[in-house]
Amino acid sequence: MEIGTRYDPAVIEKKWYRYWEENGFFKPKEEGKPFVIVIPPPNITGRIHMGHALNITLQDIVVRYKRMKGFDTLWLPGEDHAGIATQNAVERHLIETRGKRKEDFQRDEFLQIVRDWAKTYRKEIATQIRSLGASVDWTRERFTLDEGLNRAVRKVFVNLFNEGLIYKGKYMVNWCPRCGTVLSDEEVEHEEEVAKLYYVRYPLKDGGYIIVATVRPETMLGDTAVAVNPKDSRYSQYIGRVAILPLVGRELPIIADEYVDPEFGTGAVKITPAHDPNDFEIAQRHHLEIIDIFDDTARINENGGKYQGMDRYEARKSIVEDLEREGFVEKVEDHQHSVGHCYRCHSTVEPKLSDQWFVRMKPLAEAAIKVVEEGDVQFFPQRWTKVYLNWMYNVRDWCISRQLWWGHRIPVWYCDDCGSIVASEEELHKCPKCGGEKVWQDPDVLDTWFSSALWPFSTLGWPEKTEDLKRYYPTSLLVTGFDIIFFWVARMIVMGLKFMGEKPFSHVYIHQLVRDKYGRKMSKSLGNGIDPLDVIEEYGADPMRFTLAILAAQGKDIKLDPRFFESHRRFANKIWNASRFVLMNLEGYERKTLSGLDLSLDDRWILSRLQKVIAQVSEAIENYEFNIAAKTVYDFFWSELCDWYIESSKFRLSIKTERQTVQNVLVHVLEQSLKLLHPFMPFLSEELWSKLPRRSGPSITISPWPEVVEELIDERSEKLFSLIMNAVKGIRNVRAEMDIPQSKKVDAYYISKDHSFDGLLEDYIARLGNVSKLEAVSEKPHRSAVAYVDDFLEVFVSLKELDIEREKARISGKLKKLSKELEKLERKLAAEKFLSNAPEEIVSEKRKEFQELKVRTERLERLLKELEE
RNA sequence: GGGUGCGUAGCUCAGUGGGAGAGCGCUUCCUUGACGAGGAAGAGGUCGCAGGUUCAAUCCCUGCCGCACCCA
Repeated sequence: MEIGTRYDPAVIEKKWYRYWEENGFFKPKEEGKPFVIVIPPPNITGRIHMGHALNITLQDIVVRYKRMKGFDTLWLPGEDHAGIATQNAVERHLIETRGKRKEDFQRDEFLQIVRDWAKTYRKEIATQIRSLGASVDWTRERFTLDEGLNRAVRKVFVNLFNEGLIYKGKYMVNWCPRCGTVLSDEEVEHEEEVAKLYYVRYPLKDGGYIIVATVRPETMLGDTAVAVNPKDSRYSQYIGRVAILPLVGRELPIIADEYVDPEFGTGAVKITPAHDPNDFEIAQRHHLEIIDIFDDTARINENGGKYQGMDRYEARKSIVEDLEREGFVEKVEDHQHSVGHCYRCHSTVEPKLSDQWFVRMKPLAEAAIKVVEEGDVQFFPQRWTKVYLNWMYNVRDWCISRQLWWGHRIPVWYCDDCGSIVASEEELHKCPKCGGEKVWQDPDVLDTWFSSALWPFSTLGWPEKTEDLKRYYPTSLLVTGFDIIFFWVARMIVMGLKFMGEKPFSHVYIHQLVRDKYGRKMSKSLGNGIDPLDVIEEYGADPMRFTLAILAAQGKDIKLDPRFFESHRRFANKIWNASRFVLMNLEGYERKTLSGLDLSLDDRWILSRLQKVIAQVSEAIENYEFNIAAKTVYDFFWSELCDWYIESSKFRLSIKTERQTVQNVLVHVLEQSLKLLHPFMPFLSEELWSKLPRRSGPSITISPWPEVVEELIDERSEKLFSLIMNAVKGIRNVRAEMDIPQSKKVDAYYISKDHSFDGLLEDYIARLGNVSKLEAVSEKPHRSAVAYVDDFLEVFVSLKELDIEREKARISGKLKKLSKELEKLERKLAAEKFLSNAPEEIVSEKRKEFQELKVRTERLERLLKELEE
């Protein structure tokens, strides 16, 4: 068998994905119990990032595990059209490449350009997902804007509209002046900013003035009142009087409203109903005039007089200058407050009064609350349940219209003849009410998340009654980040319950946020992102996946230090070379059943350990404890299989009578280990598995997951072998501290209390400790150093010339450590309270421990004393 | 203002009501035939601080300090 000494990911990762895909291994087998995941569709705006890599890796681990477990496994892939983000990206691209703006194109022309872009990027994203090794079924790939999904969107909209759960109305919304569209509340990110608080004098019509405090003096152009708190005695004589708006001259009533916080500023505030949500509400209560002073790009409009045409920041500067010049500014203070930003372009969001479409959420939320409260949908880790419920309890109506071109067009038509508004799944050319032909479709599109909310069933064919829908809905698991619990998870639950009558998934695993090694969010602006595609190129997809898995401790963010990739590339190399060792030693191999073999102690030990590892890894994956699963395989493979069993096997392979047994155990343990590794390192495990003799089936991907064989669990062998390992470590310690090279054979002696194990001890300790002759004695020979001591076994290494001082120092050092522990135990066992309160089990365990330590201490003390004589 | 999470070795991180762990880094040694991307042996921590609960606390509770995030 030709196999290189080094693991080279580039070579093996290329060939296997195609093999898997071409052979349809990722397609569900359509029999047995289904296990289904729909992928959180990545945006088509560019490359996948480390968050995607983590998200996809964790899903793939579960999916590959379930597939091997025999489930009818479907992992459905796709991409998201990402309305605002994609339109922004294409607009940017057009300006850079053609110097043209969106407005230079017809709507249809522009959409064609975006469709071409989407095609290219969908393909690119798919390639990137493949490079991660994701075992998704590409034959079922979907796009949030494809025809089938559009049908689903139209049907949902029309149904909700007809039920009165979707309505249109003029409300205060979040407007992004850069993107030129309204945003939902969730799409606004609040940040603390330090601003100026301006105290401005508003003269009173009948003399004197009132001082109002504001952080946005430019909005005064739209002021229509001044308000104070009715309980604020300072201002009671002002209520009902009239103020004159500086620079403008408009008369403003002074009103009283509970909303006004007497503690803020002077206790008197200006009211700008068109540009502040609270002011809008006050205006409703007091029937105030509403004056909009901004256009859609947040420039002052015709209502702003001489300031018309200025953007909001220029206007602020100019108005403050004018106010100061005319003596209206009382003072200016620093003031910290929260400012909303667009989650796509980060511009400051402008509160704006606008006619938009909304989903009435309250009635829809009821079922979505119940299903989580009752545990029908479960969050992992559990604490996210509270986050979800909190949001759902206080849910507000969802603004779903967007002033964009790229997206699902709102399926609503307006009739100019009779004025009716009709929602329809089909294109309308005539008014269904009056038959008039002057009908036109709403120009806006829907929030991208509206179509995403339907993803778990629209991808399976809904509203058609497909076989897939019948078989694979509801899905089993959703894996995603906490940042889209509100955007996506919550809305999927709402829509799934509403239109399928059933939850969209049973489990929601909320994974970590990937941060840089300093704990900062990875972002383009910080330039601290680690590109998963670069990592794959440098280290391989398998080591990257393994790294992400082993760091994915539940409930903690991942601080990613690239050194981890290096560590796990080494692990991959270790796996490679261990397999290489096995494959190089297969001459004369014949497959036998384990029960037909004459197993030795090390065989029984590794097989017993393997059973426990199988159980632990399986359980950890079932519980989404990816870090525990990965760590368990890692430790078993490296510290037990490689460090001990393979080392132990080397000698035995040369013994004719043992060779077959060892070969069979090696092949068995390796094969099982590769299977345990497969969900984490699919490429490497497939490559090595394919080289193993007499493997069953065409691919590890569809091979059965290891099952625990109870009969192979052997506590006694585990205990005995661990004694041997400790004795060998003792011998190695003597070597190291007495400057005896590892390669040099030494003589050694032992004293054992139970001679029935003598043969085993002699064999294993001699071989693993590189001892030429291990001889049973009844007393410590002169000129020997103590390697291991307990109440069952003592081991000594023979030294031609014993450096007495050095040996004394060694023993003293060990005694020092022992005495610390011994003291602790002694104190514990002397405490009456401990003896009477602690469980019996613990007490006897401590007693035993104490005895053991005591024996070792006394023995070492005696040995030390002998040296001194 | 309300809420959540985190402070463990020099660094990056696991973990647990009863013996403090890993990787990297560091020290010493080893080119023995799977692997020097390796092997062996070591050094290194008052588990943020202060109380409380408990026979027993790094772990549970309270407060404080520091960091991060979410919501209003």
